[in-house]
Amino acid sequence: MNSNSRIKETINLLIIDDHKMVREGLKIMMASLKNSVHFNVQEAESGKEALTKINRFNFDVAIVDYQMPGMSGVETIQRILRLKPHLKILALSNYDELSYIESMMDAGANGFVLKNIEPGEMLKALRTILSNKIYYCNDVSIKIIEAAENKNTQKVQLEKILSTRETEVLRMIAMEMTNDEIAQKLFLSKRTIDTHRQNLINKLNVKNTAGLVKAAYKFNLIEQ
Amino acid sequence: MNSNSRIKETINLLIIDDHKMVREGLKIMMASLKNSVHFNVQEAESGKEALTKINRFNFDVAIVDYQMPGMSGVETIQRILRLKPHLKILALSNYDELSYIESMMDAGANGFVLKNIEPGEMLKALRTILSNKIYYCNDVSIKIIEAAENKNTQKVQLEKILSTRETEVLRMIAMEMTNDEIAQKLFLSKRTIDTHRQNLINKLNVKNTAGLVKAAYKFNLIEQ
DNA sequence: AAAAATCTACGTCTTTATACTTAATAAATA
DNA sequence: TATTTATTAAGTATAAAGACGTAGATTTTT
Repeated sequence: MNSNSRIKETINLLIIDDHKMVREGLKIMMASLKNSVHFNVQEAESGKEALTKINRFNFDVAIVDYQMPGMSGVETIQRILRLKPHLKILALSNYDELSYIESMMDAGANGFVLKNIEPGEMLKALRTILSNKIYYCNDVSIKIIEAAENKNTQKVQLEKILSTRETEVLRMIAMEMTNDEIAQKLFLSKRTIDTHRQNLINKLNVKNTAGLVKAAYKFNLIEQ
Repeated sequence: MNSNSRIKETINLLIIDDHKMVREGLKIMMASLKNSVHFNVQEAESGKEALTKINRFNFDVAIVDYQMPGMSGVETIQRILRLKPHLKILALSNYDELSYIESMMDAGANGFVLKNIEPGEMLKALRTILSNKIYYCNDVSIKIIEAAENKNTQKVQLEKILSTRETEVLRMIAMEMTNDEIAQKLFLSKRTIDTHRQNLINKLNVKNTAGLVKAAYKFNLIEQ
């Protein structure tokens, strides 16, 4: 049914947004694409109404707004997917807030676009998620990449916590070296490395080697 | 000088591409944006010519093609930045190959766009990188996100290597627990955990606890 | 110049981890 | 059914790590 409708380029779509203006805008957008695809559009102004319609009709995609009174976008997605696990979901939002993106995608959305989206991109987004891929509009994907990169930029703080030598020793511990091996490599006494290791455990507030290695990851002393 | 020209919305641009057609296309694109920005455009058909022009004139941005005979796009970027470390660089390519993206960005590019870019997005890209941010066109950023997600999908292999119990113990080791603590939590003998730990070291081909924790990361048993 | 931090190192003791072997029982697989 | 794998457990050692404290020499900061 789903695949048939896609071959005929018919998309059964449910728009879920509490603002009538947004729903109307989206319907006009879909109508403007009628040369490429035929849309069967229905709308719901709340998560509750959406669930009723989803029980009654067969949709290919649901466009779900993030901000809704009552049942939130996140909860709406979760409950939709409990009813129809294979229904594709495109999250819609005014803002490219990372927390919005993460919560909607974690809830099970297949894509996330902003409301300033153009018709051509909307079509691309819908086709992408219908072919089992993820779609983000550009501002959103740049936000995600930035966030991923920032995660790896907290190593600056490392230098405030650990001394150069301690950092060096920590890196070698994470390379599976024993204190003896580290001492030999650095031409130092094994007891010196003992001390460094102890200080590392205290400074980083961990319990043992496992904690040290996790800290080494956090501070990006280990690649990958 | 750079900032002045930006306030006046004048962008001094160098286009580096071996194909005359591409250079002409870009110049037409810049001309079409003359209502928004005034461009001073120069062009170079090789990395060598680019370096000469960069030595002679002051540019704000260089658009650098990936595929060029002789000096490659990557090498061109590296040598440009050795001369002018603060010059912004927009990488240009026909394909959104991850290896292309990575090599150009590693070389020092501030953004990466495909040749099918529209004038409006080109302006956005240039303004973004001129304000010290990174810009990727959408296909490119989706590629990057996909690659990052695939990195975290190799955990399937874990189940082929380790048993359920071993996986459980490994996770607890990575949580900084000792064998004694693990044993108590699982209502098992400490000697059983000793054995599991030894088997983990052998199966995962690591040397000690540090290696086990790294393996736990590789298999995504640890969040972050 | 004085104070603080870093790097070095040792003593002593306890706890944990690592190495290698054996082995019973249950469960899964061939 | 026979064989392999998983899970459990112990014996016996040695190696390594972890927890205290102390302390001189050097470097950095105030």
